Amino acid sequence: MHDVARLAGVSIKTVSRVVNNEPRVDPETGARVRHAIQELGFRRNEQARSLRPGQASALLGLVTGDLSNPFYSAIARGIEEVAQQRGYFVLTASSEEQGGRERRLVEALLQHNIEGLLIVPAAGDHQYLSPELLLGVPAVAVDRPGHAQMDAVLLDNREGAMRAITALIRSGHRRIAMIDGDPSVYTEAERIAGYAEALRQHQIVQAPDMVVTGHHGELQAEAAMERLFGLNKPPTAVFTTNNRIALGVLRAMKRRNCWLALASFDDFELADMLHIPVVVVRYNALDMGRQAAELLFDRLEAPSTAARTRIIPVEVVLRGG
Amino acid sequence: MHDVARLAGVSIKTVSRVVNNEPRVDPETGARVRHAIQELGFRRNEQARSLRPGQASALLGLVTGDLSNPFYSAIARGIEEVAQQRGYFVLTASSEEQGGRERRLVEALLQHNIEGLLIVPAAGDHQYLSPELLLGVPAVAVDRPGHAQMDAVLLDNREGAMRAITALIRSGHRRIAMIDGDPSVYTEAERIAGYAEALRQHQIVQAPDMVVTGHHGELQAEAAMERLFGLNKPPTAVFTTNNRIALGVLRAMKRRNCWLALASFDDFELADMLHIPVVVVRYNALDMGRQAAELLFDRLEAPSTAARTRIIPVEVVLRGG
DNA sequence: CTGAATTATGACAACGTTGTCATGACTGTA
DNA sequence: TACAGTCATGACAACGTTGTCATAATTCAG
Repeated sequence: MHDVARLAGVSIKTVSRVVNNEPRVDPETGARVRHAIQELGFRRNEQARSLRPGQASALLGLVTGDLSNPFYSAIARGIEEVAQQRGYFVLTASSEEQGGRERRLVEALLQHNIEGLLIVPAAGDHQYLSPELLLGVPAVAVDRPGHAQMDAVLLDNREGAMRAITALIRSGHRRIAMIDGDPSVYTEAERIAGYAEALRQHQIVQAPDMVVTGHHGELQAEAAMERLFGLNKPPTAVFTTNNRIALGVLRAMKRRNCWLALASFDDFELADMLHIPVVVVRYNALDMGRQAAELLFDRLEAPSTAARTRIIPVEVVLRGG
Repeated sequence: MHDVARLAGVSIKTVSRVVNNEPRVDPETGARVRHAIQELGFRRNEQARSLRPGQASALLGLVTGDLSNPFYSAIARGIEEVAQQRGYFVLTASSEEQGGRERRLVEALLQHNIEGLLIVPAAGDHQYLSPELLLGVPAVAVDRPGHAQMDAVLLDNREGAMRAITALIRSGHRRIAMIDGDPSVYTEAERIAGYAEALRQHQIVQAPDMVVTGHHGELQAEAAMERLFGLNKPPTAVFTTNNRIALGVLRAMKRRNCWLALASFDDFELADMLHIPVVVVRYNALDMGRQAAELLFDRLEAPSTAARTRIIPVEVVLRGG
């Protein structure tokens, strides 16, 4: 800026005025300055700009579990889309679902002067996300609630699971097994509750061996399915609480060439290519990101309104068959 | 920092020394300062810090086509992983494959003082990525070459396509069709060339109607496959240049219940659940991101060495069947 | 005990911006 | 002609850091 000022023969303040399109600038001076800017390839330093008090940094922070997971990356994309529209950039970071790492990342993001934080909270305590500790930086929880005073965008997990199970029951299934992931994760717990609730509503007493819990990966899910096959009275249908588990289950079915009906939270590609009935709970993750970003921008404009929670609707669809 | 200094009864410079673990600080003073930092919840402002000359901003910029595409998000994750290890954050932005938008994003990223740029160049001219216009900010092209003096990380597209086609030929196929995407995209062009080269090497004269070109989405690919089915002498196998097209093709096969052998660049989930032979060209996109980030950090350390290109190997695997 | 080296600390400028205020040159009105 | 009002511009401080240099207190060698 200094160089531009010298080349145009004006003060840096005048250059600043031109850059910011402030009124009170002589057209001829303005042209001279713009020419100098072109000449030198000058670009305003946003970092220095946002150092001044009251100047926005135009940065948001995003912490997800793992950006390479398509669910998270869809959310990230939705957020980025809204942010970009408003001239904001997003600083992305992956917590790898570890509370400690998550917290360190949030700290570091705050040091970079982010105006707002979007976070998919890992399992664990999130009191540190209180307004005081965030130094007034507003935060929005995505997919899982953060803590009470925080805005949040959540899926209708329980309802989705209930509707999926109900669909299986309507097709005549009574022995419906469930293989779930880590029940300490909010979404898993909700989906598990939805499964139980649906059975209760239809007066189906679930045998305890129909539920295999705490299976994180695809391989573990495959093993769990094997166990179900080994039962005296195996199930006629399986509910999986997420698509990783569904894939493991499908693999087990393929190996035995023994196909049961499947219901799964999360859609997955090629589900419609299968020749068994596949009931799928699907939702718009991209939109989830968008809504989260919109909540955040709302809050930037009106910092002290009450915390809001938005529920993203889910849809139950029959694929395959 | 000012407040911390006052509370601890020292100058801001001493606080700065404590924060940066500089030697020359009395242990007792240090303790007092650290206590004050705790008390006030002080966090150093990275933005102000990197304003000083010679101080790194610890920011990288990343421009991809669309973060919600699993290929790009895997790359992003790989980059982020390496960046995080070194205490860097990544500013992510999606160009939506539009040259104009891409350029504006790069400009904006530069204004945010990024130390380095990673970019998946959209189709079009990339002379603007020259070192001069980037003001000395080093850049690495990922997946597609940027311009001559730029570091790049690329897939072995041609070789992968050739090996996939060769596998089909070895299983006895002679009438091998190809459905490709946008040939103006570097990767597509390379894969198309690989297809042609493999046929030539085996002295197979390709009938012109065996190639259907310029099909972007899944739906268009489905239509293209329909066309192939309608030929007098339809193919016995199909090569698709990316997995979106492969999905469209599978859908067309399912509709007609007429299954041909398939070879596809890009792996896809559930490929092994299909009952037809599926030859897949796969690679490690995560690692591609990692390598790109490593090239970038190398260059940050040694700015003026010659541009390097790394080729990520691909693997041809038989899935399904 | 003296002079030099070492140690702990602070004052100040600078990084690249922008807000505040001051200044001087015009313009318009009576 | 005089006076207020408008307009174009610049000087300067401040944002939160850190590098440079200065300074005073302490330690050490001879």
